[in-house]
Amino acid sequence: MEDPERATGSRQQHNGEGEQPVRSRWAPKPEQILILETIFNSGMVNPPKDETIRIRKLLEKFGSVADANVFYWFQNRRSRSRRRQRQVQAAEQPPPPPPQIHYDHTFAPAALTPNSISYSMFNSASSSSFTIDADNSGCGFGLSGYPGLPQEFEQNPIFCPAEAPNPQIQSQMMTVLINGVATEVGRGPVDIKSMFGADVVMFDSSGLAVEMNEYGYVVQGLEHGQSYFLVPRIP
Amino acid sequence: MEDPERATGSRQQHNGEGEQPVRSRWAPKPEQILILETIFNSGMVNPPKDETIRIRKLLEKFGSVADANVFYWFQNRRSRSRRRQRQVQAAEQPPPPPPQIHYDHTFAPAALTPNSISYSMFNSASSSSFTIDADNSGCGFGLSGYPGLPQEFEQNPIFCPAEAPNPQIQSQMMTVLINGVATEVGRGPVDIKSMFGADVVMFDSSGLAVEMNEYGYVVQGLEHGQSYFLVPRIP
DNA sequence: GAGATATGAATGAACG
DNA sequence: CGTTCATTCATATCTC
Repeated sequence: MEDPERATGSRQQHNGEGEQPVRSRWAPKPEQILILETIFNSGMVNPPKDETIRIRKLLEKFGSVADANVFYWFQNRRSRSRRRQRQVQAAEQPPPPPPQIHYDHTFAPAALTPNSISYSMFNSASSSSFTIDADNSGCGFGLSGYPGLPQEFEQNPIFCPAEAPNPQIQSQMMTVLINGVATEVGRGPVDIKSMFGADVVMFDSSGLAVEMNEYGYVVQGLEHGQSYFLVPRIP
Repeated sequence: MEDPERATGSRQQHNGEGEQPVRSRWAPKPEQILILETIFNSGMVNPPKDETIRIRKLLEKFGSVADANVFYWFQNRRSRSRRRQRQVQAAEQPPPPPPQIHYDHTFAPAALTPNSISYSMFNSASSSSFTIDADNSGCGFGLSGYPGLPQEFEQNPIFCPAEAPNPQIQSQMMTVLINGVATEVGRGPVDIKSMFGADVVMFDSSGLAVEMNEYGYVVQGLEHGQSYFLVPRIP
């Protein structure tokens, strides 16, 4: 239950008041790290922005992630890789140890080791793009793939999150955004009162108050996928 | 244009061995940040050189700082603010792609802290720069200083900007719906915190949290005629 | 549960 | 101005 859809992290908060905005930060899934490492090791250490977007879309198959997260990841990866290299380089002069491969702690699947990969096509904005409604078809990632990327990530249906994971629940429940938070509610009349108390008013995204009867039920039900807002009733 | 005369800090110093524990770069104090943010939010996003010097002198009351630091601060602030805006806009502009359901099961925006975010990416250019255009002299802000700046900072006539403020925040007003209530707000950065307190989160009608910086300013301003929703922050 | 570490996020200082 | 780098802050994870 964590997923900064906006890559927000707060640094210093010199808050005058006692507030604590602490927000969880993005925690990349193992599959996502695998993908990122693979791309990085394939030679694309500094993807241009259009490429960043594509990468983000790829990663999103495994959990939501923002462009900013991808950007930060590559920036940090580059920076720390450079730094480590510098440190290793400076820490020794006399003994030229064998060209250490320097596996990265996090992920070093043998299958990933980028040998004999001609990376060249990348830095040249090859994006044929995805503009049109990101991969409409079941699961084809809009992109042709990166060298070294396991085949599984390309099209294996396993990694294609089904749009309707639970058909059974599907028919009775729906998802709406309430104050920006995805919320499962049943179809039909919704008992706002018992969910949120009596002292709230609900608006739809147009700013119109949602009608409730005296029992706190939304009369006509809500609409799947829509945004609603609950605000305290002004007495 | 103006090149800072070397503040403290060098780009590339591979400190091989003898790490020097000296602080290499300027670390603005909270009070200094407050001043800078206030000036920036007041519309002076690109102070000319002489104004930069005055700002520096103001800041020096709270710690040593060079003109270059001020210059860099505004340059970065401007750059990142614009980039942020671009990013937000790009994410909201293509609104009507096919009614693809696309409900993210991993959805939990957590309308939490709207602290400032920023990252380098996405160019685009153009964007009418806030270039100076002298016109209203006498402190068009109505005060002898920048709006929102605490009294203690307002002792100099410094805060009589010699240049016109950001056209965006010109004394024009616009109307938005807040929780269904028509509300007049100024164009440009809106100080939500002082209007409604610090413990609220604002959403636009799409359910996205409106970004505010740590001072409670809506970064990119609101849009005339749109509906917004203020809800209590969930601690 | 205090230190050590890894790493996401932010930002000052440049570079091109 | 957009982009990049180096540094720093902040938090999650691990260890003893």
